[in-house]
Amino acid sequence: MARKPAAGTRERILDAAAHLFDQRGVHAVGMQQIIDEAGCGKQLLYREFPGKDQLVVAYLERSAEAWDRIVTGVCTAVDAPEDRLVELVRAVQGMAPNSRGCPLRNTHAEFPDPDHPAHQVSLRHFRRVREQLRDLARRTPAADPDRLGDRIMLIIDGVYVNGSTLGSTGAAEAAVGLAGDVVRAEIAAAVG
Amino acid sequence: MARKPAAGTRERILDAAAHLFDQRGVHAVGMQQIIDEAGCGKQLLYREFPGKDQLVVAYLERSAEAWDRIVTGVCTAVDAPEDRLVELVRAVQGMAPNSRGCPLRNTHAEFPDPDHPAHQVSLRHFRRVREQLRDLARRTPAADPDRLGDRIMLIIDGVYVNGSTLGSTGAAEAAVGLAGDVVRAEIAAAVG
DNA sequence: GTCTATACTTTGATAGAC
DNA sequence: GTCTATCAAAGTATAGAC
Repeated sequence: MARKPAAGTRERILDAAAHLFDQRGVHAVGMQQIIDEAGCGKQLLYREFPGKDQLVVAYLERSAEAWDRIVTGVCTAVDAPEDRLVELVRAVQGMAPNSRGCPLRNTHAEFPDPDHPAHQVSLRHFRRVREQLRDLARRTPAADPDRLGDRIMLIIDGVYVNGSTLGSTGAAEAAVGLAGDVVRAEIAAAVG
Repeated sequence: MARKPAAGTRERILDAAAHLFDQRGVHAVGMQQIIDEAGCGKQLLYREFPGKDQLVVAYLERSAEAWDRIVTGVCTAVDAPEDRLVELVRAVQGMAPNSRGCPLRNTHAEFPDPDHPAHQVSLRHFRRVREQLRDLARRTPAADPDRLGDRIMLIIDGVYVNGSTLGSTGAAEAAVGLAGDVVRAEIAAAVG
């Protein structure tokens, strides 16, 4: 375990792969293109990643980490749990229009085989996000926190999908308002 | 135009293709598998569909027609425009858990190249659905019908994506309630 | 010795011919 | 309905640069 050929090699390859995957999808990108983009040799790539599957899994895990960074960013910027949920929707609504959609969702659609590692990793991510959002909702005085968390997840998925395909319509902007309405309604249901 | 080898040939091939595409995704299904499933010769398939691209396009158009059938079904079953919107959400929420998600959305994710016909056909469908829902919303006394239509579309996409991956959670069921809340809120905004 | 660049092998899919 | 040409992509091995 003492040998590390070059410190940032793995990250550089992953950068190149992620860029291409985000842009054109996984199936459409060949290993050679990633090698060209990374400016490395074939040997090095296959030393870091035994196969394309492992590379895709690493890409998904990195995308999941990017999501976590958004969550922690929102949580440090905003204190009130009910505001955090709305801000998460706002964050996604801001990125969606210039993206091709959620990397995890897109890759999940590209690998429908339940036995494929990419399918499993993305599915695990979805479950984890659901728990994240439910946890956040539990810190609000909502009548049914789980339902609130799930509704926010539904809105986030809807905004991501819609924004990335239909672009920044007035509709996508209204999603933040929708999330606010949903949060208020759940809290009002607890009080009333 | 006089020769039609067998009346239902095209439909039978399309049935087989749609079944396999829905189940395993487009990329994962080879032409040979479709031929086997349809029980026809290769010649016949390539006479009806010059290539896989055309077959995929036909599959997408048929999926879009299936959506239209759902819309007209709801519209004949329910008269009030505001109820129609909610019932559409309920219809999707009912199909999502046992599906692999929206065929149009999945195929769209499988063909990120904007020049690919499959990409264009699915994108056109999304725009058309947006107009459908806005038209429906315009028949309600909503304050901002376009926004209402777009919000319903957002909920539909969210329910479809969530239900197909996470299964039938209490969350997916709550989507119908969410849609109802959204419709009522928009109408209340017009009155108030 | 470690990395790059290239040639080769194998696999699987489209598409056409018979 | 089988058989074949063609092509693209995943890996593997090998030759060569610093």
